[in-house]
Amino acid sequence: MARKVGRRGGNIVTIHDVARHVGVSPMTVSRVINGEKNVREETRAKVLASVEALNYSPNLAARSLATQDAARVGLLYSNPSVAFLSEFLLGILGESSQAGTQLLIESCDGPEGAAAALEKLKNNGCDGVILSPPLSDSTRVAKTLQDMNLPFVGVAAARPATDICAVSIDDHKAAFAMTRRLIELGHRDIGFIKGHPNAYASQLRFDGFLSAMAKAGLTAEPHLIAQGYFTYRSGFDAAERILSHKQRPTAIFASNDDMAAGAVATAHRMGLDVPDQLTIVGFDDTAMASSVWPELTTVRQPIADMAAASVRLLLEQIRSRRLGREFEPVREVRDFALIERQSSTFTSSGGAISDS
Amino acid sequence: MARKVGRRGGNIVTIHDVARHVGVSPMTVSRVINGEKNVREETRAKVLASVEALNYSPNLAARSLATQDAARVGLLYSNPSVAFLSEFLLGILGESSQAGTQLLIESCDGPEGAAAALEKLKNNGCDGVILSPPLSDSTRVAKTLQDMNLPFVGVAAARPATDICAVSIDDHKAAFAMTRRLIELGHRDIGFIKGHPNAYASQLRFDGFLSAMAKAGLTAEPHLIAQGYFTYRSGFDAAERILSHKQRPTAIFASNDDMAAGAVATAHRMGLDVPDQLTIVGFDDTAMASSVWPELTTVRQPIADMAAASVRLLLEQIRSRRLGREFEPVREVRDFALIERQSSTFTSSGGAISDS
DNA sequence: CTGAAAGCGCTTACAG
DNA sequence: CTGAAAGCGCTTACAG
Repeated sequence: MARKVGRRGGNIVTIHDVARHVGVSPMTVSRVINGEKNVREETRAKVLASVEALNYSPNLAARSLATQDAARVGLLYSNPSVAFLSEFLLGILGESSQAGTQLLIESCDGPEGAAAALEKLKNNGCDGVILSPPLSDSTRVAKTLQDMNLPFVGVAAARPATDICAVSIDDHKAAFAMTRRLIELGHRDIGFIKGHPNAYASQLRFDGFLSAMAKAGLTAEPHLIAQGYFTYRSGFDAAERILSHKQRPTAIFASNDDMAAGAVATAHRMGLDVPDQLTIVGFDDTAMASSVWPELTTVRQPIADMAAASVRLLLEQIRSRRLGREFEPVREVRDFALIERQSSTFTSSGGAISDS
Repeated sequence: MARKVGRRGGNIVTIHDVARHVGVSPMTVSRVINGEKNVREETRAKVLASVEALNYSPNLAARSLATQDAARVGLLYSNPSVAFLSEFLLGILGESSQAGTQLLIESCDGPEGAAAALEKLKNNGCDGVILSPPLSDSTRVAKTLQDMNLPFVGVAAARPATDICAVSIDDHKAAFAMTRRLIELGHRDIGFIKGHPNAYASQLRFDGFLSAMAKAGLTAEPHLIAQGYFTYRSGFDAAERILSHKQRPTAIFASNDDMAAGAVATAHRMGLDVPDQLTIVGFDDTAMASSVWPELTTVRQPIADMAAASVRLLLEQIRSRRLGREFEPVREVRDFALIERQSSTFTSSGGAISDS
């Protein structure tokens, strides 16, 4: 095998080794690797075969040094919801390691503390920033970044701002779909636990619920709707209020998994079986959803996917800027998924059983 | 400001800019940046001032290209316990972005599927691998890596293998400390929920519990000990068995947080208040511990810290190998912490109240 | 204590 | 369709 011993003694296959092996210039190998057109098909095949044979993989450091697009991407997160974070990081890592992008992470305490963290990222040479929720939804943070003249992309931003890049799901549509599913399962009296009022997604989810109910000709009873704050405890309390009324619902839709888990605890405490006597569903599909028993039926956001997309978007944005081009803000909307687990079932209670 | 416009039009401050600004050679700047000795104190100060003034930060791509130690580090994980994973990734990222290390991630289904994933990592040019649990505890995976001649470091490996690098806490000592704390709180009848039998940590935690009980002159009653499998449900069931006996314990120590949360659910279902009538503590301090209500008293592993340490260890190992040097396997043991939250309190039940 | 030269592995820009 | 030259920003190895 054509191998070279680096100054320090490591063994690395370089583009020159491949070139020599095939009998072409390094330039041609480079072209093949980067999928450029102007290469004869035959040559391309030979190069590809050599790459395979020598187990060559390009040195990303050298490439980014040469292309000058060694983008440094900053990640800013706050309220480390670990469940979200790990998927988020996985997505970011997968994409950026492939692109040879350097990553810098910073955390802050909500939108208020963001400015200092962003300053730090910029001083460390970041070319752009990726924002996790709830930062991605903050107009204040967006403003700060615009003032700093730093490109950025928000992940899972619920609030639709037209002038910034974001990757999200349609929270309204997702809540609508989950509610419709409950109705399909025969539920008519459905309780709802709202999310924290300061999150825009809370509103969208509630609206989605309301729309689906209305569309099915059902009324969302005020006493079956309770305010929550995205915490387990708030779900626990909210469920207690909802279930304390004489006319109990057959299902409760909580705006996130932690609250749904809290609601399950309340049900158990009241001696209600989930899902036989009460269906409970959540939103987000965090670790909580599948650690609790029964496991939660919920809505899943493809977070890793969204995070990966955000890296691509940001990189494009940085590249455009370097080339002095305009960059049109893009808003990508990804598909959510309904995950049916053990906390939901057909209603078996009296009253109107579904036949729709 | 001395700025240079790259071929592509980006603005970057280089080592040459700093050199020119100070009036020395780039070489001297390089020396200062890398903290080398042979630089006059005065020169050093001037360079540092310039670095600050020009907001210079070295181009990691160029550096790793020049030093030839552009290590590619592979991360292998399985059973994505998201709670663990996010902290783990955060630690890895923080350390490796600072070192300019390239990261590749791969996942697999337990030790059985590891070989294929490792092969893939190696083919992608990884110089070494970091293993998350339970992979870090698998002799099989260790064997595979040794056969592949790839350096690696295991994170949170419970099994003490002398010939491999690992960063862990002392599970035995941690369980001992938690048990002692319960005894300090006046508990005498303490139940224990064991972890999955196939995890070595389960055994260490149980042993730690037993040691502490014995040392305090207390007996670990067989009917107060139940087998669990690290799942919420298994904790739920185990607690039910433990609490079904006439002589109830005043505290239950579960070998992880998910099981502790399950035990809390059982207690609630049986109408027992936590912690007033029953103290329940966990282990790991995952997201579950602080999402559940009451929040769980538990043992915390400094996972991000351990992960960062594993990157450093691996990098050292890779470097030694490149220099043709021997590398002594290192086993780092980090400190755990007892996190006291709302699920534990002094015992108020009859019987022996502590005065120790 | 400091510097001039060469090289890391790749790509851009220019020729042919 | 292919290649020779120069350069990306930094460091190593050698001189002084």
